[in-house]
Amino acid sequence: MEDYMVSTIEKINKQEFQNDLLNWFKEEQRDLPWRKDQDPYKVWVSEIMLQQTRVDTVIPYFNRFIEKFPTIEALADADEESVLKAWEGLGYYSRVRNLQAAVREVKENYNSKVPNTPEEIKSLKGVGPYTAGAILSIAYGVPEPAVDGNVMRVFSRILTIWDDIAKASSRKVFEQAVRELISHDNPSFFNQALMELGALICTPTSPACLLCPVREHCQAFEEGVQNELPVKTKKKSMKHIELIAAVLKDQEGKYLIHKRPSDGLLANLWEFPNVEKSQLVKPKDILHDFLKKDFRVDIQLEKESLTTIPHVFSHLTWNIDVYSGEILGQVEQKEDLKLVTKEELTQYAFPVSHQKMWKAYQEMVRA
DNA sequence: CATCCGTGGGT
DNA sequence: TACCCAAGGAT
Repeated sequence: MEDYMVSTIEKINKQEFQNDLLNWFKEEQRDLPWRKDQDPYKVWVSEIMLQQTRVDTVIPYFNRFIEKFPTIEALADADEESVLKAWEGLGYYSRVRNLQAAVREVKENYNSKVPNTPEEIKSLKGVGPYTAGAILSIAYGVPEPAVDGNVMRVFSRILTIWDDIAKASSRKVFEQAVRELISHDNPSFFNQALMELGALICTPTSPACLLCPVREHCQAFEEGVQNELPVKTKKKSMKHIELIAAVLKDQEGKYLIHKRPSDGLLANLWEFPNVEKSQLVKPKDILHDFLKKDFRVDIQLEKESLTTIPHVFSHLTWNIDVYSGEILGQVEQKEDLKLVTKEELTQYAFPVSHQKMWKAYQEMVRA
């Protein structure tokens, strides 16, 4: 632990801090679907969904997911296709592929019981230090830290910790602080309360210090520096990619879709055929050659693109010029290349960018 | 350790 | 508008 922190953490009256935090949480905690019981599987699913994702976004996904896959066994036995479909639109799709792989391991090697030791649970795919601590504390009452962005923000203020929370190495500083202050009577509520406080009171901008249950323990408030914390360095700017895509229909009215590779961006999701734009070659010629060379498909495109779809990811942006066209002759379908009806399209998981494309295409057709 | 990996909402 | 952000993990 950093030397300067030793002095700040000693200022905390541990018992009073725990009482103030826990009493506030018992009164003010939100009524969330994953708080109805402590089923380790449901806690697990909720924690994976909540990674980098807002509570309001997760709620409907969680309810649908648990209804469709209510148990470890149900998720382990499901087709990956249907699991990805249930995650469609939630983002960070490797989360759900790792979740299903981990659930299958729990079914095979742990008799379908989520393990309850740090070593075992951290060995599961997609379960890192935060999620391990969250499941252990919330589902099993084990006093392990669950340090997420909320906890780092809250503790950086309470203890005036000036480490850069954008650096991976900072997490252990906060874990150590949590280990010293966590309630051993109720680790579950302690960890959840820290996150709830970060979400409702100790917010990134304009924290509601006058409503804060632990204001009297907060050294940043005492010094008037709560708006200077946490320290977080900025990330670098994004990359821009220009794409050309085509919604292609065959003589039977079926649409051509392609399954993306099993790694990288939007892995294993379906898409309309698309290729990166070039400065040298005309868009329609690129598309025509791409469909022929990669998929052995002959096409006839409409003259002009229907629209351009802008789509912003966390680390890059796409601008997709969308064309429509017809397929000439036959298509050799494969695992990753299919012709499907408009109705069948709804069974496949698409990234939001391609959902936008499809919507724009349909509006053009209707007009 | 830095980068990759989605999306929608807030300011 | 252009950022910033949200219950992170894998590589």
